[in-house]
Amino acid sequence: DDDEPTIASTLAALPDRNNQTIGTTVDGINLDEMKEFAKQFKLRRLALGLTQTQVGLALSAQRGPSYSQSAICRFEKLDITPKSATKIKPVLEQWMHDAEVKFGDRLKNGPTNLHELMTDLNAKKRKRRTSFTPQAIEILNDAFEINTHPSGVEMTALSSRLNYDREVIRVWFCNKRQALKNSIKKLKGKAKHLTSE
Amino acid sequence: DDDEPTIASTLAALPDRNNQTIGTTVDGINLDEMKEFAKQFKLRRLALGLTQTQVGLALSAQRGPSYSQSAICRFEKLDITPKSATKIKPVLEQWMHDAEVKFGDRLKNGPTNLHELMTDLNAKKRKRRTSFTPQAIEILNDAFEINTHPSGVEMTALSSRLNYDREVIRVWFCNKRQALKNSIKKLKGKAKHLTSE
DNA sequence: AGCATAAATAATAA
DNA sequence: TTATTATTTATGCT
Repeated sequence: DDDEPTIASTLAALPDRNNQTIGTTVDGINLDEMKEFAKQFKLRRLALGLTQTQVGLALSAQRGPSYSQSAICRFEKLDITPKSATKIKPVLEQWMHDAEVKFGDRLKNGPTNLHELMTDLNAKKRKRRTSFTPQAIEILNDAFEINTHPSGVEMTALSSRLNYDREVIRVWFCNKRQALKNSIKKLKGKAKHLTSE
Repeated sequence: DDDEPTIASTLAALPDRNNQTIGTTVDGINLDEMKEFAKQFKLRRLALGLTQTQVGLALSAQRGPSYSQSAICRFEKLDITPKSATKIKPVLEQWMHDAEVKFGDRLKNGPTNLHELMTDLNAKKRKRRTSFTPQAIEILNDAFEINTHPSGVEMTALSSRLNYDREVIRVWFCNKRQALKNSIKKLKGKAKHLTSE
């Protein structure tokens, strides 16, 4: 049954507990305790310098149950049922413990030892920021005006015409849609402001 | 000179130190210590659930030096010169301390206090009005008579000679020029008035 | 050192 | 789970 309420929603629906962390229990599961664990898990993950994606990959690389980036995300936000959380928690707890024992020195020493963690995980460096030529920008803008969601084929065509990586083109459209959305939001904000005066 | 190497690049160029955190020093600045601070700063920021953007906004809303999201980003990555880092560090340190004292309970209680944080940390306090000694006024007036637009170097010299903040000196000149302009305008107004009658 | 925005990460939809 | 959007971080410019 997936219509059960999530931990987050259950806790949110509670009357104001005046910032107390008390033992809210559902089906014998202590939600406040789970919340605290989720928070600490995230902090420990960040202290190790790991992303949700990396933890997900690491989990799926070992035997036993594995979870995706999205699953980690939902766990950290407690956007899951108490039952589900109870199943996931020990897996994460064990994995985090092992990771800290092995790579805890990274806290002090930077990414030196990371090599061992997952050979390829740490290897990837951030892609260099692309700078588009004005001509390319113009063509991209024209294409965007015609269609904000070009198909794969169209993007491939643009990619080869402009001689940029296809992925770079894809991201350009993502960011462009974002920018458009933001500017619309800003305009609406202004309009509202004006009419309300 | 902005071609000086950054802390990150300096540390990276070092021969493998076998995971030791030793005191690498440049210009009397301990780079390893700075690295540790930057790492802890990030962790503390995340523990408070704040983004770089939020810290940047909070900083720019209080008096004293302020830094943008980009600056915070570069500091955390140590993508800055040792000298620059030394200037920024105390500002971040003080701010983080204040933030933790005030909003540390957020660590336990979730984002309840976020609004308070922004409101409170954003409350920019007005700088206390400076009062100049008669001696200082005299020296400033003399300088103004020679040059109404002193260069940066000259203002710095005045600042250290008179022992006032450089910014205070800069503002004094701004205000003085304004006063001069006003008095000229007033004189002209009178003159016009007289001739037209 | 800050703006604009590309790229990476987290969150949500499908 | 995978695909996409939303948010945050990082970086090329000046």
